Amino acid sequence: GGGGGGGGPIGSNGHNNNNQSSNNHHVSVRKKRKPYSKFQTLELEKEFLFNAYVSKQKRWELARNLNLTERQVKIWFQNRRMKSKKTSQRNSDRNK
Amino acid sequence: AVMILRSRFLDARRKRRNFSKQATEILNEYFYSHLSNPYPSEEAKEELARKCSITVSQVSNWFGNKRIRYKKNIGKAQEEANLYAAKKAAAGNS
DNA sequence: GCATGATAAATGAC
DNA sequence: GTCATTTATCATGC
Repeated sequence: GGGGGGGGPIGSNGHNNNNQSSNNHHVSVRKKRKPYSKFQTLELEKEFLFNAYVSKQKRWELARNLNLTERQVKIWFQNRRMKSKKTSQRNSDRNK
Repeated sequence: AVMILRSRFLDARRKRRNFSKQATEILNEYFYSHLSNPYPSEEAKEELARKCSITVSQVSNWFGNKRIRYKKNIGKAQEEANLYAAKKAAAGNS
């Protein structure tokens, strides 16, 4: 089962009472997604061919060699598995 | 070998085609009718997909794009698109 | 030239 | 771990 969203869900018509501007504790310094380079993506794809699931050791090596954090590598494999599943479902639906 | 080449070209399934005007109308009606909670359930998505002759994933994509792009336009012409709400009100009245 | 649908990073619920 | 999602970016349509 899946869960909710990541940032600010749309609740009642665009009125968000965030204490964000007046509260400087540790407001979510969320993201700014940046696309990975061709080299990074290619190396990750190469590893995904061997294993859809990467060990901690491998994850550390990839992170180091590709200048990514271990968290980024972990997330990449998660997203990649979801993509793989979606693709296989498409091929499955293609028989009519 | 062929599969690899094909998969790279099939990744250009970003070749999108606009939805029919009728489909967009149905999606917009649902969206503006549920502005307080524009998150259709899996069941609702399947029904919308069936009515619009698109896939469930396409419905999810549409709502994802719609939500964030609506949020970015609050105060602009997006308010004008609330004519869907007025349209609905007019439909339930006579 | 933006509008729009699909995808790629990143988060959070469970 | 999965998975719906947010957000930025991509690629196309017109």
